Amino acid sequence: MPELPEVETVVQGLKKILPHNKIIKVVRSNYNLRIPYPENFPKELTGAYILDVIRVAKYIVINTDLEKSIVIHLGMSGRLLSQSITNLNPQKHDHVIFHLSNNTYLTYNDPRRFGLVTIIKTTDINKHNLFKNLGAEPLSEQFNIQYLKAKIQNKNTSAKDFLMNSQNVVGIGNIYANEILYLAKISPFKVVKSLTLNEVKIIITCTKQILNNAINAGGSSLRDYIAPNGILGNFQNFFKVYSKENKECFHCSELIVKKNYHQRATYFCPNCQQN
DNA sequence: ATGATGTCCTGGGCGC
DNA sequence: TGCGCCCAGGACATCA
Repeated sequence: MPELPEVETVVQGLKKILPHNKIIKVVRSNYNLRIPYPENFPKELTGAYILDVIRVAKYIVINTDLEKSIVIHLGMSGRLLSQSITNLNPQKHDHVIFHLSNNTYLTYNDPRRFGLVTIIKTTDINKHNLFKNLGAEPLSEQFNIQYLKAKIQNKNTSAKDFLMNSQNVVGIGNIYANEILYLAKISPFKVVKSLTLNEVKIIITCTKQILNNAINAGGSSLRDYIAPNGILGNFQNFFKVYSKENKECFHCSELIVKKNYHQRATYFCPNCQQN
């Protein structure tokens, strides 16, 4: 369940190992991921020289000199693993294997196949269907009071659904939506059009704080996440509310409640987050 | 148009 | 020990 901090951690790892490599060969399995592979995939990547790796929302974007970008989304259970050729250890659910000029393989493995690997012309990325409706990057200057005030105007959606909708703000999934609203002491069910200006400010502050803390902890390694170097993040040790059903709230000692809300586990303190 | 619900998928954990 | 059930959730399709 990689969210922004996990994807950012993966990208930081990939930045150290991918640039300045040539793609020698790419092979893929016969299973489609969330979207079908492009027609000439993976052949059209052969010979491409990797320029850099960036994160856009929860997407990993690998830019090459062919003006084509490899776009990877980890979905729920996607992992990227870098291995030397001599230590190659094929696994079930390996779907795409990039053979690089420094004699390493980068393997995309994804048991649930909710992720995707595709190619988009670099200059067209922002126009592409996957990207064109994305909201603000939460750690950017764009994610500010004016932006949020405009977004929540007349919106009847709940605070939690709002944060998890990538058209409003990208990169936040179920875990961090729970954590952000707990830190903000705002009910996950509060209708966003009724948020006060002060609450909007608090949401911005708490969002940035939670995500930055998670990045600094190397991303959460809950279940499916693993960094390219195999080192696990440990942010899940710092969850204050997610998966803490019936544990005492850190602020007031009330017991944390778990509720299924829109088919997602929602954790909150009924005392601190009752507004 | 908006907001709610359904769908895809597999592995792990649990109860019996 | 093993079977079957259920849960996890990102993003899009589809429903009311």
